[in-house]
Amino acid sequence: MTTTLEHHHPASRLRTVLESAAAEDGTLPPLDGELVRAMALPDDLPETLGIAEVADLTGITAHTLRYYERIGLLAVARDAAGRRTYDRAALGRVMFITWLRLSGMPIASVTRYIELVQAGPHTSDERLALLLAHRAAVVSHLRDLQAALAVVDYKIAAYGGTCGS
Amino acid sequence: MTTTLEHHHPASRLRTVLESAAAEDGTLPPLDGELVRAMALPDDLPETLGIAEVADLTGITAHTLRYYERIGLLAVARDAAGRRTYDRAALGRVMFITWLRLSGMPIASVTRYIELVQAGPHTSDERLALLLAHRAAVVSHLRDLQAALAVVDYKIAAYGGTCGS
DNA sequence: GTAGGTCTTCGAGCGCACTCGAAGCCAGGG
DNA sequence: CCCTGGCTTCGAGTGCGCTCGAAGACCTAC
Repeated sequence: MTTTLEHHHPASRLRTVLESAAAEDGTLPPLDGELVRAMALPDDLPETLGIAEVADLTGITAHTLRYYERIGLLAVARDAAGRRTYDRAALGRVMFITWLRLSGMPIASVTRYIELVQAGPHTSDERLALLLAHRAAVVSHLRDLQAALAVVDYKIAAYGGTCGS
Repeated sequence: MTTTLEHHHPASRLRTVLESAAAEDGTLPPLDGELVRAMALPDDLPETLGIAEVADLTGITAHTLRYYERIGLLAVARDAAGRRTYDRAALGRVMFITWLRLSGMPIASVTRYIELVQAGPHTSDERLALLLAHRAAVVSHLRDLQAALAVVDYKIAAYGGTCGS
């Protein structure tokens, strides 16, 4: 019990590729690596981007991007004037973080993961374990949602009949 | 997932939903144990239950049940001593609320729905609209989750290779 | 009669994830 | 030269959904 649908908006940008590949009924075809790579990045990006551009691309507000950086979730380079400059790798990190957040991973866990990446390749076991554990949580959540959706559908179908609750 | 809605009362439907959902994948973290209890109602229920029994059956804590009542989400009868007594209908309401919450509906919307039910049958149009809107939100959330899962899976599969983020 | 457990109310506190606002710096245009 | 507009920092505020604790009522067992 703790699912909020309210911040969908970050997903919207990232999801455009998926939507173009989605079937009419809203079901999503199973994603393979190619599709994931396809939604990764447009090719005509400048070398570095400002915070507003990243915000625009990812759907994460500039405020939130700064917040992420403040809590140590994200390191970003600066230009001579002290402004944040996101290169391609940084943008990729933002997008990956967004996916993790979107899949319901708590910020603390995302931070942990990022720390492990920073720490070097010898942490790959723990990283993988973290991802696998999270995967199980996501699958479980998916299952809950599908069940709940079935209940809602049942209720919808029951309209016209009596509906005590 | 959606099909053949029998004209039985919700509890039996919930059980079948659980079974079909549980058959899909083996893993279930602790939160899902509570979910299971929420769905699998024993048939030999007493006429009325105390708050602890409802908490036990639904996985909602007594504290939260009282909270729900405080905010007007749930009306519950009392016995002579002032204790809450949940009859079968009340239990059904608790379970339905649980499903709505689980599907990510904000408490405010659940409250609105319950108010509409209370208001009488002439509100069924608005109720249905609310449910349909919520259904769309759930489907959208499901799609996000599936996409995010694919990204995570992609990352998992990429382990052993280089993983920049 | 008293100890223990379960219930009651009420209000306050917490954790998470933002979200906002104020005050100031800095580059470019008119 | 100054104005505008976007960036910076920092701290504080917001909203949601619980979650907890204190103080007291009441039933049951011993």
